[in-house]
Amino acid sequence: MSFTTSEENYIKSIYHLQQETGLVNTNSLAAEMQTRPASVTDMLKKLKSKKLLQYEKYKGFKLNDAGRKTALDVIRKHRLWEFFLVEHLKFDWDKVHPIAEELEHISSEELVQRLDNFLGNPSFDPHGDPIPDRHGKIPVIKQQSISAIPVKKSVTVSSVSNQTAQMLEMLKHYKISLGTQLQILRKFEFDGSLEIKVLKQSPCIISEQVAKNVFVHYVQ
Amino acid sequence: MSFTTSEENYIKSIYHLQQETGLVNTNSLAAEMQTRPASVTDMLKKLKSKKLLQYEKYKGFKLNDAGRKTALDVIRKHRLWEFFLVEHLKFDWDKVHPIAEELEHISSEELVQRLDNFLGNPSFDPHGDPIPDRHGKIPVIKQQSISAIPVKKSVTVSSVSNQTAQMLEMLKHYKISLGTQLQILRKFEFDGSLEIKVLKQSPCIISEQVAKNVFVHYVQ
DNA sequence: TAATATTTTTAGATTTGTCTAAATTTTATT
DNA sequence: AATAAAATTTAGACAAATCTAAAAATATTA
Repeated sequence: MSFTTSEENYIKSIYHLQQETGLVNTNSLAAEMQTRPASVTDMLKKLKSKKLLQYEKYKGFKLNDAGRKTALDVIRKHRLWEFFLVEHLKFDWDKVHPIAEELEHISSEELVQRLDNFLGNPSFDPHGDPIPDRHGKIPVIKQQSISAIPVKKSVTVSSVSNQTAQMLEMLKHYKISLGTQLQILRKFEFDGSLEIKVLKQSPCIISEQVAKNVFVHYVQ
Repeated sequence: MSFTTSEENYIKSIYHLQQETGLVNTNSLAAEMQTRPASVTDMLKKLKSKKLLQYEKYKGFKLNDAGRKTALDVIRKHRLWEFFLVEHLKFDWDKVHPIAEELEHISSEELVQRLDNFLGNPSFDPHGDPIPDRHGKIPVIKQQSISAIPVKKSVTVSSVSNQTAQMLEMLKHYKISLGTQLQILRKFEFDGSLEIKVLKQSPCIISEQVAKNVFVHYVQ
């Protein structure tokens, strides 16, 4: 079974939304896809007829096993290409997303498998997001939001849950990227902001909002 | 100016056809694109309105400067990706064409430039075809069809002008690929076939039709 | 619970790229 | 030069993916 670029994009968005909410509704998918609710309804019918979706009119929807596998295939390709772009072509990690959005729709299975091997079968992409394997299995790592880490412990940044351009730009400013080591110097109760020390940088303050979206693990 | 995948494919085909015939006609483009003459006419109008084409109804057509530059951009991407697939992902050279057909439509300029640098700015793709540089300049190499080479001279295969799957499969059988060294042992006047000796292989006979499409240069 | 607001779907239109069948133009042939 | 053949274009249709506007269903609230 093969899918159009548009179908794959819908499937991927549904996957991400249902990770958070279980059932997905028309308006939120329309917002995510930057399209109109009527267009979403049209595509839902199509995806249902292709047996990728559990969908009852007016009742919300979610991917079934086949849909989830399809989503994970696309996500796998996206993250492998991001890895390639950053590690081999030396792109900044905050520039690769739109290019990977195109590359993820290239269809050759063999290409993906060879790319995976060429890259050394990485488990995480440059944003710290896990790369599903060819069977759709997702690696897990024990990680916590930086806001949950006690003062003085050294941690390594392992992922960022909000990946808007605005957020990535902000992190770039703070010189925080994947693999960056830092520790928390002080927590301000007033607004939840944190004073942190990024390795080789002067101390700085990040807002609670930023902190909540930066995930870390303890330094091994 | 940006183009759809379909537009780019038409432009590329027109480019290749006009290399041989100067002016291109509707039927031959339809044959090349595996589509109907009526569809070609529709697209010609579109390409003309986008100022990529010299085209008069019923009189044939060819690309103008802008069209040629667009074609060379797509060809450049195609050949760079083929180089990547063969040199880094270790694909057989006769398997990469359909994948490069997809990759050539990825739009990022920066991607192409970084890929070019990553690959070491190659001048020829794995089929021996020249890779245009970012300004559309095409490298040249002194090469001749193997049928024009005298007996006993050692030559290196530098390109193949007929790149159908059938031809590439045939060359694979003969263990002839880009860079292969060989010499002509004997020429049969009867049908123009050649007895050749491929380095490390036993002598074999290739038809005139094959010979005409294999281009070589003298060993340095 | 009845009225109102929100969400979702339907109906019908639009764009892109394709098609078939028919009409037109050009080319070849008698 | 007239006719036949071939090439090309036009006219009108269709599928995919989108849209707007209106209708229908569901949810909220007074």
